[in-house]
Amino acid sequence: MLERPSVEIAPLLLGAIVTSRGVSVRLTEVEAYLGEVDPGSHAFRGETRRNRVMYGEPGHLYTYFTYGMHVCANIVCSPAGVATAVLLRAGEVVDGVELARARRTTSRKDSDLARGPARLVVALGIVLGDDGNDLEEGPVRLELGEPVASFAQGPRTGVSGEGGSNAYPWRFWIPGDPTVSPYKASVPKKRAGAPSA
DNA sequence: GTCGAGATTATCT
DNA sequence: GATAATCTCGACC
Repeated sequence: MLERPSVEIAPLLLGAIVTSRGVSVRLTEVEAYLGEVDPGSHAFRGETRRNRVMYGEPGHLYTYFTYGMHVCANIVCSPAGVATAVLLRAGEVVDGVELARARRTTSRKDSDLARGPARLVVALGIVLGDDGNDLEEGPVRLELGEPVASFAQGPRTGVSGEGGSNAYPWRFWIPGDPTVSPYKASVPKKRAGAPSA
């Protein structure tokens, strides 16, 4: 099922249900990463300790720590040995809303509970230790529902390598859904100097 | 609503 | 030592 490139899997994950530790989320926004040929992917520069899971079997969870304070979750695609994955960017909490709300004290609206990769992870109670878990047996489970009628597609956001890595329109979302990240597409200057001029 | 800047630490070179 | 697939807070419209 998931043994295909993430660009093909990504739109199929829209509308799927992810359940973890008492909270269920319906995915509304995802992003595809094609390890080897994708400069924006962690796997672009080869296999490392962090992206090791991406090279493993599909249907597993790939979590990573980023920006020193946030955790993001991916679903590993493609057969073992091929490092592609789908980043879970946003979703709608369909079950365990109160629990999710308790975890996300900074959000005061339901639609913000899982809007954003790190937020989604927090709402679901996913931790770094869930890295590599089987999505059929582990604490985090994926349930593919009926495919969405339609989806939108566009450039990714927040990916490093402004010049080329965000040129790939591998971001998918459900049009009109309030839980889709409204984040600015413009890349900030960052504090760790990356002057292109 | 949009725009701008800071925070904070595992991982990588 | 530098980087990073982000979030939150503040200011402005």
